[in-house]
Amino acid sequence: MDTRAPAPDPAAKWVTLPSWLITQTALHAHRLVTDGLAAVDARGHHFRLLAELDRIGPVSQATLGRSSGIHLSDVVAALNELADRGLVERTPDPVDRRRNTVTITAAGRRQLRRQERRLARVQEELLAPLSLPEREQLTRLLGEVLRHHSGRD
Amino acid sequence: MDTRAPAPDPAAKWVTLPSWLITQTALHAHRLVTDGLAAVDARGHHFRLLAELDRIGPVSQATLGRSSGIHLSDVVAALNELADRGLVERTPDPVDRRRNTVTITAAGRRQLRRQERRLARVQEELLAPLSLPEREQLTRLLGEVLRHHSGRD
DNA sequence: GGAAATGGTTGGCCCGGCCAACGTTCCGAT
DNA sequence: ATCGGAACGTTGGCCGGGCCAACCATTTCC
Repeated sequence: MDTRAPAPDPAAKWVTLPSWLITQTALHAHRLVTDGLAAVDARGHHFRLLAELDRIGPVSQATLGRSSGIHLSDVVAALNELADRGLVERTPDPVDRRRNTVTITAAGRRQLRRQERRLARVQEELLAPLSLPEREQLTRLLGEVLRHHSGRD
Repeated sequence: MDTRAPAPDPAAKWVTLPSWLITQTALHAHRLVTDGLAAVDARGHHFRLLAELDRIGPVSQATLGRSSGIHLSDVVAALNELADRGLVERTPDPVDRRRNTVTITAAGRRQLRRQERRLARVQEELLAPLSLPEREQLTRLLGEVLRHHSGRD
C-alpha cells in the first residue's frame, strides 16, 4: 500500500483547532529531535538524564527521575542502556543501601556535548520559518501555557 | 512508589528549548483532548474519522484515511470500533469490489456533535492563560511552523 | 519494635504513528 | 486478451513516551 504519513485535508475545520496545531507541530518537533539524537545513538530519555546528571552531579535514581521529569520505571530502563554504553556509573550508596548513586562518566559528558550540539541545530530547523522576534513570541506563549498547566492538573 | 508525573526541575536549561516547550505543551493538550473524548467514549482517531466522514460524505477507507491523515491500517481498526458502536456503516462498493464505502450514521452524527462540543471546551481550557490576541498569535505562529514542515518531510 | 514511607526493579498497558506482508480486485500497456 | 503492476483492505507487529501496579529491601518515624 501507500504506506506513508498522509497529511490531512487542509479544508477540514479541525485542523485549525489549537490542540491540533500544537500536537501536530509537536509531532514534527519530536521527529526532528528523535532523528537528531538517533544520529548520535541516543533517545530523549538519554539526553534528559545525562543533562540533569551533568547539572546536579551524582544522585540517586529517584531524585534523578524527579529532576528530569521521567517516571522512575523508565529511568531504570534508560539508565541500564546508558550504563551499558559506559556513559554513566551506578554505585550502591553506602549510607543508604536502598539507593544507587548515579554518576556521569567522562564519556557520558562527551556524548552529552554531542547531543547538545545536535539539538541546537534541531531548534534552528524547527523554527526556520519564523523571524527572531516571532520565535521569542512563540516560546513566550508556550511557556505561559505550560506554566499554567504545570502547577496543577 | 511515587507514582505520578514528576515535573522537571525548572532550572534545567533544556526546559527552555523550543522543541521541549512544544512537545511538552502538546502533552498537556493531548491529555485534555484524550480526557475530553474519553468522556464521550471516543478517541482521537474516532473524532477525525467521523469529522471527515461528515464533511466529505461516503468514501472508501483509503481516501478517508488520506483526508484525515490517518494510516490505513489504523483506519481499519478505528472503523471497526465505530462500526461496532453503530456510528458508521461499511458497505461493499458495487462498482469497485476492492473498496468499502464508509458512511456516517445518524447516531454517528450525533456523537460527532458531542465530541465537537467537548473539544471546544478543551481549547478554552488549554489556552486559558492567554488573552484573545495572544491566542491568535500562537495559532498563527504554530500554523506557520506547521505549514513549513508539511510540504516535505 | 512495628507501621509507613522510600528506593529500585520488573512487567505490563495505552495512544498514536508507522511498516511489512498478503490476498483480492482492477486497470493499462503490450 | 492477457498479464503485470497498482490500489484496496486486513492482520500483526514495532517504537517512543507516559503511566500504573506489584514486589522486595531498606530506612525512618512513632
